[in-house]
Amino acid sequence: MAARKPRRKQDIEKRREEILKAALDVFMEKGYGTATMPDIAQRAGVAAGTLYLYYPSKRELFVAVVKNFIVSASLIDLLSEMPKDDFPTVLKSIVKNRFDLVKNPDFSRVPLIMSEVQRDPELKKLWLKDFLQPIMQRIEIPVRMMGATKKFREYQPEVLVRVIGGMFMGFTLLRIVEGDASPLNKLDQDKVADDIVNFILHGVMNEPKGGV
Amino acid sequence: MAARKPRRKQDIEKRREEILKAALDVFMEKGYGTATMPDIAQRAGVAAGTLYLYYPSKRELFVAVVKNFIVSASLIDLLSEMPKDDFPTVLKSIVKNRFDLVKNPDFSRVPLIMSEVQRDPELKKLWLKDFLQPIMQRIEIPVRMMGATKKFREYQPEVLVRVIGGMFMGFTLLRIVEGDASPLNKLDQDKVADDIVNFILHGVMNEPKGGV
Amino acid sequence: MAARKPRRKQDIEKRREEILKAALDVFMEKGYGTATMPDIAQRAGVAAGTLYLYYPSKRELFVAVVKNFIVSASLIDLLSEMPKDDFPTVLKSIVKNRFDLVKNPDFSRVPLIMSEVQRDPELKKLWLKDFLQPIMQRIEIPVRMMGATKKFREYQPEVLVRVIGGMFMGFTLLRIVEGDASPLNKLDQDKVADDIVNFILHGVMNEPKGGV
Amino acid sequence: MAARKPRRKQDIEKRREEILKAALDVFMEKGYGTATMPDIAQRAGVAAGTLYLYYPSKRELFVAVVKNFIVSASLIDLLSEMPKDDFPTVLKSIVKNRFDLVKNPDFSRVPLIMSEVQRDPELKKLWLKDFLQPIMQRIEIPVRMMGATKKFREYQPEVLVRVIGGMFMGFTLLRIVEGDASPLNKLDQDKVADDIVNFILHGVMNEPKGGV
DNA sequence: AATGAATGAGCTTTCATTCAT
DNA sequence: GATGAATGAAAGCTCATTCAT
Repeated sequence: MAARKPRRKQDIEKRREEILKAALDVFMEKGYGTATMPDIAQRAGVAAGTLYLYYPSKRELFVAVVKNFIVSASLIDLLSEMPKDDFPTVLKSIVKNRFDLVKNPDFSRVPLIMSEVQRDPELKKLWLKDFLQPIMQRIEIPVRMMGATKKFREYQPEVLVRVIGGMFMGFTLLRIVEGDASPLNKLDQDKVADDIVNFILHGVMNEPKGGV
Repeated sequence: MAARKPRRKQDIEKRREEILKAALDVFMEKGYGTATMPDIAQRAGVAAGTLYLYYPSKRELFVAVVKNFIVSASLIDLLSEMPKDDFPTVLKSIVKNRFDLVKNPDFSRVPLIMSEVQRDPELKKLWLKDFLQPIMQRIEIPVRMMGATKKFREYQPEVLVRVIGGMFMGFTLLRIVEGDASPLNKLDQDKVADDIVNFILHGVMNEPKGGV
Repeated sequence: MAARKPRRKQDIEKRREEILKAALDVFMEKGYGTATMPDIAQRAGVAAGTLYLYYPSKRELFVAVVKNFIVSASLIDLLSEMPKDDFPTVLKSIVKNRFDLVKNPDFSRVPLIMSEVQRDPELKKLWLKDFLQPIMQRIEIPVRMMGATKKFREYQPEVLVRVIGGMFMGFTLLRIVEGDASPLNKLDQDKVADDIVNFILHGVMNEPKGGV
Repeated sequence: MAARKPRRKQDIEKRREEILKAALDVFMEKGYGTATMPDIAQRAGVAAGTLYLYYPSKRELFVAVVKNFIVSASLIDLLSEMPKDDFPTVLKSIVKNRFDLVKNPDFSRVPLIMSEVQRDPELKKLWLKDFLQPIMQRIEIPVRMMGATKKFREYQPEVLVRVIGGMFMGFTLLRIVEGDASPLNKLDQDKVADDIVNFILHGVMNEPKGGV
């Protein structure tokens, strides 16, 4: 009812972030069209009118949310410190230690936000350029390095990047959608990771001793 | 004040379908919350009020759209005639001949509709049970058969199903999102398919033991 | 669903009455603005469109209902056979035998319909002229006859008519509104009638022995 | 898009009342079903949306109107200061000085609002309990006192209360309905009051000299 | 800067009315 | 004559946005 928290300059940025976070939550939860500014205001703990001091419209707020999501989503970091070890070791490390993407609050939001993004040409372009392509590029580095070695089969890098990237994406999507109903929940997660790693390394075929 | 298109009894079912189709289009295009009944009516070529002769509310119309999508999506058919050939041959056939999912108007809608579905508990359950699980089960059949043969590596079937299924899903999702910007468009599609098939069969590693 | 009851000329009048009766019911139950043509059609057992074969609009149907109510309401009959007995006897007879107005389905509807009537100048005039005034006039006859006799006190007939008429009206209204909650329900109805008659005849004062 | 009349905190209650008053007027004038929120808004001098800041729905607004009417209707006050004089004097005073109920804007609304109230079980109960019964009880006090005196005839109090109360109610109703057409308008209002008082005191019969 | 009452466009929904069957 | 699908104006209501406080 009364004015809350008069702020120093620094605090204003903080409030901007609170609003952004609240907006992300609400947009994810309800979808762009169903989310309301009062919803968001309440979640952010401010009055509805206050939102307009920070963002000129619902649309702009949404755009800001998506942009912020793109830059802040920690997905890229997941792949950031690709160590210098040999590929199987690195892969195992990634899958075992960081492939808890389902629990990563950012990642699990991707499918919810993505469909809204697809509907806005500007956001769609942004999403592709600043989110998807960076991830692809990050994957492309080791993939290309692999291509230079006899140890690995020869694939067109553009394809391999998308096959492996898509695999992670789709696998995670499935876990999200299946949720508690997923039979994966009952398995030893270490063995799940082993299977994933082995599939990437060797595929489904048992190589006959002594060559194809 | 005026009546325009009264119909014969037989046409009523047809009109119901027209509305359903128009609604699918609009819901996909704008999202549930942003789509409006006048939008849908116009697309269906009827008056707004007419929608309510067929579906009691916007919500119910959406539910009907999703249910209809689930049963009519031809995705399952993509895998229907799993021939009795050996697995690599079958796989190649599927990927080459039917893996045009991106162009399948149903499939390319999945990511758009899915996020809305996730927000409705009833639809979420339905989606899982009547859409996703049937697809998974279809994939599971050959996967389990493979598991019984020495020719294939041993994986936990639940994992393998989701890894391969997710791969297709994620790969397709990427193509949709990348759209015209995808570098895959410039490649020979046959070779793309070959790479996918080979990746599934053999993974990335070149088997060292005495052979190519 | 299919055409019902094709009719001979005579039956058409019957259907007109069915519709009128259904409309009366629904208008009373819901009020003019809240009642709907589909409501009425369903109650009458006909299709909505059929109503318009008999009455050109909802308004006209309502007017017809009110007019029909006015002429058919049996209220006037309650006072019809005013016998030639002396007044107290006649009054007792009326109150005891016919003052079950509460249970008279027409009378108990009066207050519900009256307010709607008040809102339509044409109906208001009609109601006054064809309903209320005839009742008043019927009461006025014995009242004026009384005025000619020494046995009765001298009142201005216009006043007396309205006092007695209003008394019946208001008393009945109260019974309707109080419904089951009325303490009158627990009393001997014969004694209730006696009290009413005595009140009309003698008022509340006990005449001092030996005259005024 | 524009804001017109923001208010100081103190004015908010005032506005609530303005809306309530406008709503009463419109509901009376048109009936619940026919009255519209835009109607009411216009009458109150606010935008339609503003109504919903004060009352969550048309129904709730109507309920508030009725409740407010019940508590604010000054009918009870009409009977409030029952002086200690003897009954005939008191009665004369009431009828002559305060029986201008027709011109009492509250009372003349009773019949219009009552029928709508009858259709809502909750309001019906409220109306009975908080409006009608208090009035009855107020009348019951002198009536019971009368019963204890030899000066008055013995009636069952429940009956007498309703006969007299109903008489006032019905008489007034008639005046409202007859409006300008009432012949009472041409009479000396003092003499009208005299007749009413005398009727209540002595009824229609001329008591024979020398007792009952 | 922050508030939240006010606005009114536009949404979902209803329903009086029409008319091809 | 009867039907009921179709219409579209208009209702109740929501909510993005504004602005006096």
